[in-house]
Amino acid sequence: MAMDKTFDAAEAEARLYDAWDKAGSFAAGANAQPGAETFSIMIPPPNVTGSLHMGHAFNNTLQDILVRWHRMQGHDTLWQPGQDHAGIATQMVVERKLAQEGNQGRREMGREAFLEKVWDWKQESGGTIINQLKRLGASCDWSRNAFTMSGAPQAPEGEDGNFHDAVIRVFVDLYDKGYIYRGKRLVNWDPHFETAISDLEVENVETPGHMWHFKYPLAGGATYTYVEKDEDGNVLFEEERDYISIATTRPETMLGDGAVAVHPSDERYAPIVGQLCEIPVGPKEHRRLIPIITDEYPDPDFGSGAVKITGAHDFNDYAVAKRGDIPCYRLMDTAARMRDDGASYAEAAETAMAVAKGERTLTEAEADAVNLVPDDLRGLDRFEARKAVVEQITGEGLAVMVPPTDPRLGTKPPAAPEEGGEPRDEQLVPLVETKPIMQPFGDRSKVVIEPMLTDQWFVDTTQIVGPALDAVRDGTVEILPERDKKVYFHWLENIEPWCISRQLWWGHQIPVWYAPNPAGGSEWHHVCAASEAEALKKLRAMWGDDAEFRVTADETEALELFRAYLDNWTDEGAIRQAQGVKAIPVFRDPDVLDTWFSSGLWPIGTLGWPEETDALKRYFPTSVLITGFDIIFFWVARMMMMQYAVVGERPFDTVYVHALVRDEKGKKMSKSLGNVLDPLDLIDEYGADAVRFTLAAMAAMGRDLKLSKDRIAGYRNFGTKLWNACRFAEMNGVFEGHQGPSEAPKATATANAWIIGETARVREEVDAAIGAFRFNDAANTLYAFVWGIVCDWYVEFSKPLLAGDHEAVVAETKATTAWVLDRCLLMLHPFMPFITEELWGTLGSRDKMLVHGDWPQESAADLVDADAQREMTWVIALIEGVRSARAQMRVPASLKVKLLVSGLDENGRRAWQANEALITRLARIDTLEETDGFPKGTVTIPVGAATFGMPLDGVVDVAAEMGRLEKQLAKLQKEIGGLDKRLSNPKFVDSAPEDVIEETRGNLSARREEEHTLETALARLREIG
RNA sequence: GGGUGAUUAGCUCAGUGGUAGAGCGCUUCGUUCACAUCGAAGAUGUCAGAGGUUCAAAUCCUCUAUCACCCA
Repeated sequence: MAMDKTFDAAEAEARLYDAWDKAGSFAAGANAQPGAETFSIMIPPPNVTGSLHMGHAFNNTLQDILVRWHRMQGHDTLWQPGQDHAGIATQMVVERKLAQEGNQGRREMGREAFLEKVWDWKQESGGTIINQLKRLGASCDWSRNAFTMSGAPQAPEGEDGNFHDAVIRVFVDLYDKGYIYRGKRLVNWDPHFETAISDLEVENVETPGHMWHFKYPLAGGATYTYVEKDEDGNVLFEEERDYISIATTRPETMLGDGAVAVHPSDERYAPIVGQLCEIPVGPKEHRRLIPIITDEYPDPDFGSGAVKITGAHDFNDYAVAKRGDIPCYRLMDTAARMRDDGASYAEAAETAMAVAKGERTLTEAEADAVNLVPDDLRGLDRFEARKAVVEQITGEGLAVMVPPTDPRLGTKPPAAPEEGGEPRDEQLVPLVETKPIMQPFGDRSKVVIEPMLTDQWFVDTTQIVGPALDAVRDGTVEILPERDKKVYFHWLENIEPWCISRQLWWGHQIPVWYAPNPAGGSEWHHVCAASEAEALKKLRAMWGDDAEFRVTADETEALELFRAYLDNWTDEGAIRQAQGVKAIPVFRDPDVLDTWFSSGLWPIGTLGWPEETDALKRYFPTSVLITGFDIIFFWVARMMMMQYAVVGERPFDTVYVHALVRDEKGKKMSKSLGNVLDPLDLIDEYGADAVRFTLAAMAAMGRDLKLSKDRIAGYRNFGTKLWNACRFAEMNGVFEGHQGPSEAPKATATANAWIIGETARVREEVDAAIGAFRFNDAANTLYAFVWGIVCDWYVEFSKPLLAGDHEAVVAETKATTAWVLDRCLLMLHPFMPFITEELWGTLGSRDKMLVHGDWPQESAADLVDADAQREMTWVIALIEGVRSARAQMRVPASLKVKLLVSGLDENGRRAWQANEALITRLARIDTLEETDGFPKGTVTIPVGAATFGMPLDGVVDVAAEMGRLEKQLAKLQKEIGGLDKRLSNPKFVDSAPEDVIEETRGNLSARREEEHTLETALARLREIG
């Protein structure tokens, strides 16, 4: 049956994928030769609720190329797929869905019911991304599909697995080793989701904002002389002040100020350092005083040079507060509303005053209990509170005032009276600068992140970062491209503690239980254990064997229980077991772990750790990790730290970091810009092979790729080209009885010998390129070979050979064509799996599918025939020369011309004789005749030593021909000039390597020969002209 | 402010010291039986600018300009 003219991707892709899948072609170790080396890749787990975007398509195409390449080489190959549970994103999706469906909210339905809903959603939507990856052709071992929440306590049937156990075990292990601790620290707080998030989940965006300037009056009406000097010490400005001027973008946080800081070198404020000043907001009668301190942090050249220190709501201030032992007063609740809890403002302010005066100190917990929000602002949203604070301060006259013409106001000053404007009102206005400020936004919630002092769990990364750094430094782990090493080092060398607790429900609940401390104290005592039973065992060890515990749902319930029994307790400096049998309240930490904590265990967790599985032994450490640059910190660095901390081994040998897929204008694809190209739409339109090939061809290391549909269409056409070359072969019976793969045929025809050598050379290039992760080089080499060499030349050469009467030549040409096309299919398969598999199955009868085809091994050294190569180069030059001359002289394409030649040397003569049929066919030549001199009106074509001529019997336009030749000559002479200059430079001859000099000499003499031919031809034309 | 990178044909980009390249687009011609998702031929460059190193620089170094990204 005749083949169609094009490949029907829409019809074939699902069918082919299904065939691979059914045959178990992607299973770990499929097609492995006995004793083969292993090759393993862990997929960067996509979010379970996610769908395939262009970045995934790119990332997974590259992985699939490597995996298919290794599998075809007979290596023991594993591509491990899976998804992560994406705590915050998934919880967000499910909450939104519940709201849309008019269900109860998360809090109303409670934790357990909510988690059930999340699992429902996971089971409903979790397969989406898998099916999308399959459409891309990803050859993952789906039977091993992993999930970072598998085996969790609430997991429904079919979601069993080791991951939960692994995560919990690692937490306990790291805790026991002292790498995990609980602490009250300033963290990024997302007020929408009401959880801590990582600094990596914060996007800093420049946003229009304001900078307010306020006066903090000195305590007790003190004054000082404020002096400003220029660089040379000349006094510019001097006045008596009873305040210090502070600039802030966040006036609402003034309520929690613990100090005002100036740089130690700042002479302007030296007289008042150590004094107290007043926060200019809050009820007058309880206005708080705070000290003026020195710290390196304030920049004397920025603003007034004085900075207010609000340790509980700013990261820089927090550092200053820690250094200067300044109390941190939290002002907001978990939704970033101004606090409405605790004692009255009057009481709180009094406490704070005592601290400022050094009369008392506060523990962290005590400081946290102090609510310094004035009663009238309590419960307000932080942005409303800001407005109110500004109004109050300005109303009281404590804003810094400037004339309305002050350029810092950013408004166009009104025209001066002398310029015809209204008479100037001399009234001053508050100094409020309008300027862009960097604001942190949650990357999921898109709300402004609030730095917040809260109790969280941290990994003490400084303790585990060492091996992760060493491994890359000493080359144990390779990161490509090179410069991403710098990014990696920079981040790890300045590593911050990793906040791993999240105030979410969807995730691995932290395996820590709290109970009263038998030794007394106001804080809960905690134990870390892999299970509740073990936790209770540990508690029992402290409380005694007869202790009875009651596990409560949460801290509130535990407190109630505790209080109810307090009366029965005796406190003799320590809390003691109550008289009679009373249960001791125990509750589990409600928080869950950062998703990246579990993703950090991906390499070992997916292989069954903590079990010593066969897969773990075979495939760990993994071979390659392919990932985007945007998660070097999130994931790569953490996997490195965690694998070393947990199993003391590198997670992978090589990390290949790829760049971003952008739209064709170079813009980052984003939903809000509407420039997103959906890979599935593209696959529908052009086929998966075209999309994959495009991505591979554009994957120059470390460069962003700008994707345009034209490019994809181009590679779709490439597939069609390949298809039709095969169709041609099929029509000519090339594949009749063909079984391939086979040894390279023994070729007698030069064209056959030549293409066999070219194929071997390309195979080496492709292998070298893929081996070095130069996917674009591999793709482009194949493109140029298949289209530019096989289709453009070899297929054309083969036509006269196949049509000839010489049976042996016909048979040899068929065998060669089949062999070459087989190799095209084999080498293209990792890039274009579908069309190549379809062709493979259509042509010849095969004993196995192409997915398990034997990757070619031929070497150029064995198969390149230098004589054949030289001869075919000569033939191609002749054909191109004739075609070019014909086109420029406007010889009709259909006209067969007579060709003359002079100066044909032995090689040329042999080349002509051996290839006459194909030359005359491709150049449309009637006959060749040797001659000593060309007649008038002959167009000249130099090829090697020979000069060919096309007699056009006077039709030739002498001027046009002269123009054509002169242009060629000019180009040639430019080259000759350059070569000659180099060779006549004695320094070049002395210092350049021998082979370079040889090559240059060879080039020069060849050019000179050609120059001579052209000059002769021109001279002849001049005679006519 | 700190860091990283980019600047090569109309567009998108390869090109790690030795004759400047590809794809797309453009121009002209062509439906001869693999392919019009095609074929043939052609035009197009101060390799951002200025210095330097070298026999030799798009390539290495320095500075400048512009742009992008990451981190504050």
